[in-house]
Amino acid sequence: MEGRASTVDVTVDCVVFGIDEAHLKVLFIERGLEPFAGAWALPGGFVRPGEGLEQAARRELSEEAGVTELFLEQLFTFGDPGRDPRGQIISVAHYALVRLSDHRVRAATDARQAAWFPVHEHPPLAFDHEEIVEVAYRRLQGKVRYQPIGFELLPRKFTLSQLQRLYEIVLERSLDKRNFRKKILAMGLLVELDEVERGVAHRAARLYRFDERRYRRLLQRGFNFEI
Amino acid sequence: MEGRASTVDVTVDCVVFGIDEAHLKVLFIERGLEPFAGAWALPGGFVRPGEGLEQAARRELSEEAGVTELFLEQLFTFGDPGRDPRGQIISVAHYALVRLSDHRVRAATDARQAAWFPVHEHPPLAFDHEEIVEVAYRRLQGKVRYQPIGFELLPRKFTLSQLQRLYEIVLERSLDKRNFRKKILAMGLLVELDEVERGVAHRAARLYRFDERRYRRLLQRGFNFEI
DNA sequence: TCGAGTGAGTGTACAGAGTACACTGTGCGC
DNA sequence: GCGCACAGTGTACTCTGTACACTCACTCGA
Repeated sequence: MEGRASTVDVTVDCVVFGIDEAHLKVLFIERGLEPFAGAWALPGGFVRPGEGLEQAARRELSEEAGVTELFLEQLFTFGDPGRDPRGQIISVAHYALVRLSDHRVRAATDARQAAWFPVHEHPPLAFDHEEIVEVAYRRLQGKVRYQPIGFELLPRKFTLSQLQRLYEIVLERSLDKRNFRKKILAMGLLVELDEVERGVAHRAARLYRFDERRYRRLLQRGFNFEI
Repeated sequence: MEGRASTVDVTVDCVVFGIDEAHLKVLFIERGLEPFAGAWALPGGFVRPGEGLEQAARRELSEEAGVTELFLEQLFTFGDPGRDPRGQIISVAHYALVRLSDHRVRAATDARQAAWFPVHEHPPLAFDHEEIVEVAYRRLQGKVRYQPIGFELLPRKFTLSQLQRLYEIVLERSLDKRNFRKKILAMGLLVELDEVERGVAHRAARLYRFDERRYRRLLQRGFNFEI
């Protein structure tokens, strides 16, 4: 009937997304230990006693890649028997979004390397991490369209072109410039700043920031974000 | 660094939804054992050695409530420390949809009672199951609008009014009859049967069934279901 | 300083989808 | 045969999505 079954262990793994001018990238760690020593894998590790799942994910990210204070959400729990050669180990996978510009990823303290790879061009991965990345990417593509999480990937001040490029890269299709601007500005969630971008070899574009406060107020009145 | 931490146990819990003429209902089990003996709780239990998560969820549903062959999907994993007085136990929650008409829920073999309660009027629940039901209900409300999962709650042959009532109950708002029919029929996913409902004291309504095959074909061509 | 290059910024016309709305028809039961 | 209850049906308007091209501002190099 109902007995304790302590043969299952619990890990968290994180799919951390970042974006540069041309690519959506994911953060991987080179494993130092068996199994899969030397292979690339998602940052993650075992949940510790007394620790919550999100807490464990944030700790692992901080320890292994030096990234803190980022958008992070639970993704899915992978528990197929056989997914880990060490035994029955389930992974509560999370996905996270960081501003590549802010977060210089440092090498992990224990000399394991951390590196960014384009989501479609990464080395073979340990465990079922390939599948986890797939699921995370589909979730991101779905969620970015009806929740304003894309801003988590951009610098706090950004141009409309950067924002458009973000959506084009994540959704993998091109968008019409005028329609995109019309729609995003009509939502009233962007604040036009008294500042323009710098260091570009052409007319400098206006900078904007996302109005978080306003978004939360609109949410309560039943507002629906949608790109 | 990376050591085994076998202090965490893993359970699965299921939020099973069913619908009758007027209410969306959830299936609960009266607990026979401590903790929370005598309280109502979601059907669920510990994952067994060698068992996958969905597999464990289906087994528990079959054992505790006699329901089999139903729509079932992973929902979220709850792992706050302290959510279970027995120690660190995470719950991989699932949600499921059944046709109340088909599934007579039998009492569980071990004499614990199983019963349906309206989603908004159930007794106090054990553990954090209140929160799990909340999350499941929000997921259902979101998902029912852009995936044809509502049909899992209806008999295989149904009238358009039944279908409309389903959406009205789940979404908690009324829909316009003509617009609803126009939209749902325009999708071309319903097959009109040569049959009408029986035993009603008024003109009998036409019966339809959902065309699963057709839906899958349309999906591949980029079709988007939406109510 | 002037010309070339690069991306910023802007409006309109059309098509399609969503929405609001009310009456007649049919079958049953009394 | 009459009343009740729900089945079934179409149109007009509004709003949203989409397609589409040129001028302007700024920098850099010759």
